[in-house]
Amino acid sequence: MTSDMSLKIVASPSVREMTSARLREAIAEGRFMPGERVVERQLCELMGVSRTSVREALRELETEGLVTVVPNKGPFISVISVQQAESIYQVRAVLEGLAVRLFAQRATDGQIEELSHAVDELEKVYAAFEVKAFLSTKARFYQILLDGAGNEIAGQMLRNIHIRASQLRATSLSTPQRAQKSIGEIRLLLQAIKARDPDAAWAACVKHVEHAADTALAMLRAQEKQETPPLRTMLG
Amino acid sequence: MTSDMSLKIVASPSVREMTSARLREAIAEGRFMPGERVVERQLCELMGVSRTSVREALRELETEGLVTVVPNKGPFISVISVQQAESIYQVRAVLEGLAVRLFAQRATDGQIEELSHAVDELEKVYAAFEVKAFLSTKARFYQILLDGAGNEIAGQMLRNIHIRASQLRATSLSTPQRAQKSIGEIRLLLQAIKARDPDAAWAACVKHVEHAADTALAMLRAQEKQETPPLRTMLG
DNA sequence: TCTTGACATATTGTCATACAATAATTATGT
DNA sequence: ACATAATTATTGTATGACAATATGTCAAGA
Repeated sequence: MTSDMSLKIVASPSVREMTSARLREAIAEGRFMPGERVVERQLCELMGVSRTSVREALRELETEGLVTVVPNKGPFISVISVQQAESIYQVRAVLEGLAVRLFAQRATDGQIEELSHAVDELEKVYAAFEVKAFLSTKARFYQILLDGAGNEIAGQMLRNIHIRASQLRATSLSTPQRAQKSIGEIRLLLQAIKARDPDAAWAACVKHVEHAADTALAMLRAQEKQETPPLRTMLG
Repeated sequence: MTSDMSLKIVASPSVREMTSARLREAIAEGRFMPGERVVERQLCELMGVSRTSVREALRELETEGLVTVVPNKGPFISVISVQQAESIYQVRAVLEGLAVRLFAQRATDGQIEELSHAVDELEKVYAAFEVKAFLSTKARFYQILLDGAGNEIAGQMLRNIHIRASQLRATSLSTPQRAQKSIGEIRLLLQAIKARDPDAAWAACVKHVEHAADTALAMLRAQEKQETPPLRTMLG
């Protein structure tokens, strides 16, 4: 059981928080296409909030890099170039490596147990292709990992990185055979953590991310070749 | 010379951009104390802009972690706990390590030359204690480094990390004897870069950050001991 | 047919204003 | 001195306005 017996009163989320949260979700799930234009008024009607709130929410997403605002043209869903995708995976490797290393050192036995369960669940949803269930389970896995790592800053940055990676996966659909290997790698990582071996955990994590990067980048590159017809052909 | 012969028209920065930029500066320079309350209307008058713009700027800073917004109370300058400071330096180590590794691999000879000059200048301003000059020179150094590394995502995150570290240094003033060692370590790093040795550069960088962390954290801990009188004494 | 310019429309960026909800402060009664 | 009520300050959100900029249309001219 996750301990949930705190008495803390949680303030109901503000309109703006809900707005930015839902937009974030929508982008992660690929419900907006990269490069798609976003018109403020339309979002207002769509979500039933004022332009004030929408704009503030968009500012958050802009800072997070999920949205790109072109001066006097407004917000667009950020498109991730191959080079940026490479960068994202590089950053993810070092940050996630740090996180698992810390987790292996600091996490309580209970947290390790929780993580283990999360991996089991992850394996289940990995097979059944359902974007929403997949994302929420993965979020739970990382929640536990980042909590146990106890590095708030890295956690925040990783959450951002994961959303961007989700977006990538959502648009360039991921391959089922990759899923198999992926779970295997995660189990390896889990093993190192259970053995309280930070270095091994780190190595397993970095390898895992690198593999994920390889397949994702390969697909992206193949995709880009097709999608972007050489400029020359358009000029005559 | 930095090539500057592009014909690109740069749009003049918007009101909001200027607002957030100036606030960011002010926080980095320590002109707001951590924990200090920030009242929106006052900022409006202070900067001569509307509340709309101020709030959007504050949203950016909040997402960057420089400002913490308490529901229904409004924005405060974030206070950095010792634990958060540790986290910041851990993250800085891995991200900066990544950056210098990439720089050693990818940077052009010209960029290495530029970086070398930047280090020279850094040495000059290190001696003369002037917050503003120091920060701008350091910013230039990192600008070159991050440009040459060619990882946009890491660059963005590091810029954020550096601002927070600056804030730390600005409040808990840094020691002059540390400055000496610091420059030495940076020269070592530079040497490894010139030798195009990514691993050595990485090692030098990580060591440098760890040393900086050690002194900063030591001061922070000492400071915290004094500043926070045990709660017991206030209750009788 | 292609360019140019004029005009019409849509959208953004910014401001001003309003007001309920909440928090902080002060005054008041016991 | 302490609890309670009244007052004030500030936030969170919505609305309306409008100049500046970008986009789209269309007719005139080369």
